[in-house]
Amino acid sequence: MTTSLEIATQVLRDGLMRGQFDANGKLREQSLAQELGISRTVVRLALGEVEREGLVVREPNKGFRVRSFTIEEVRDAILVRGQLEGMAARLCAENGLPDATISKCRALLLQLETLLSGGLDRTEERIAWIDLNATFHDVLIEASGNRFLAPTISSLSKIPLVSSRAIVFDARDHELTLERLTAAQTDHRNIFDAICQRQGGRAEYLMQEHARKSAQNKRLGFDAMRRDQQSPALPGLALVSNSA
Amino acid sequence: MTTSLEIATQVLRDGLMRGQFDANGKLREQSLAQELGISRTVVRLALGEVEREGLVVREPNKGFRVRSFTIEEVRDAILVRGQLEGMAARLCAENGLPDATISKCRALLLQLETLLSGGLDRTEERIAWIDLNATFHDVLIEASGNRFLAPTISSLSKIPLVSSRAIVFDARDHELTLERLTAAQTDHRNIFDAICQRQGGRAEYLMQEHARKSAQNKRLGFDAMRRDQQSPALPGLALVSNSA
DNA sequence: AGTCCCATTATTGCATGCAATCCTTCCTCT
DNA sequence: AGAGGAAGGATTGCATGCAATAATGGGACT
Repeated sequence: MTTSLEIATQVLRDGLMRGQFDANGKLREQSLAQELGISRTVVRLALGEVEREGLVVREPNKGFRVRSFTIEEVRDAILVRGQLEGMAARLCAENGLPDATISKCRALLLQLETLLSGGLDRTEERIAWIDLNATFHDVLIEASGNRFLAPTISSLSKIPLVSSRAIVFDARDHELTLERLTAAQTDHRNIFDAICQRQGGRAEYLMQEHARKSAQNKRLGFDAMRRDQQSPALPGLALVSNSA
Repeated sequence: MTTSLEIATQVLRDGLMRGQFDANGKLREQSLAQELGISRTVVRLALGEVEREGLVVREPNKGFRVRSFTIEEVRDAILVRGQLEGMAARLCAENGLPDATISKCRALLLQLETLLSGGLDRTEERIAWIDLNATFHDVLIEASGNRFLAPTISSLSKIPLVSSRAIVFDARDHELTLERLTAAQTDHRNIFDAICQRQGGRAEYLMQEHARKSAQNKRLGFDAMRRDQQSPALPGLALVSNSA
């Protein structure tokens, strides 16, 4: 993260993920350059980056526009992620996990459980839960042994709400959130169990189901949001912690 | 394809896919700019594009290097593609295909069969077979209804030998090639049958198996190539038709 | 001879400037 | 009044130039 380009790209990405630009709005290179204190050349390079990630679209000779995602698109992307994470889980089961990975998973599951039973009242605890959860997923993807699962899933995760880090904490109904996270935790346990018992099909299916629930939760969160405050499409609902 | 950037990107991409740059070699912006008759600025933008596609890697302050892929990486990518195409086939089965799509698939399968039974002696016939085959795959991906399958698979297909268009015609053993393509055609038939009968799991499994065979064929082709002419890694083996 | 260091060259990173294209606004004509 | 079009301004596309960093080569010292 030392070059201007990398910084500019990250700033743009963050802003887009958080919905700080109006949906479908034009992105003028000049003004972005001024805001960021850099030249148009670098802005242009950075826009190319986020274009490839799908956050903006380029119209030749007309510049870049913010891309917005419908809840259906978010759902589609989450299901694709689930399919790939399911593959990862299946491969873990088929190939078997090394002892170090098994220990690592056990530790992660334990920490997740401890945090959850604590009630997750403080923001730091929620962030910690998100981090641990994402790490659990990443460990399995890594342990699958397939070198293209991680980059492909990571590419999908650049879309708002698709990452396994994008967890909706419903401020109005904390009980409901806890219920969902408890279900997620059960999923984790079962997935890990299936992997340890070398049940590839079961591991794959459970992981897909895990993703389906996530997609469903996001739809419900989205619906609730629309009911309450007439929010538009959604470039980034991003309720909690979206970086990485 | 009207702007310099688009042209430059395509030229770079083609060159990389065909292995016209030495594996792991440095790509100097100046010389590329001269060769293409454009400015370094555009070259830099184009290199950014192909970097995101995974064909080159960037080392900060040190420029870009050609990325080469081992046969194992190619295999991994093909299996990921298979997992995603399997998902597409499953969704087709679950949701059912519209009549127009069914007719389209039938026509494609028939044309593929006709070409194959003709022996595929002429190059044009082989290219036609490749096109029809790719179209069949694309139709199912499109018909799946999931808006993120196509872009994700397309992104993987930018890697040499991973695309469903990258078919190895073994010049030494034409019979073997025909045998493999016949097996592929049987797969197509069975996949389509499974979809029509709404057998999602079967369709998914058959499609994955179809990809596994493809990966296996590429490994065999690669091994044969190494035996014969001591070729290095493989940035682009690309024996026949790799564009798109 | 081998190694370390410094100077020179080559290359990248970034900013600026100019031409081409698009968008806006206002005027004209029906 | 509305539609069409032209002129001006705004914005993008591309090229060039300069500063910063890395690669290279030669010389001195061990």
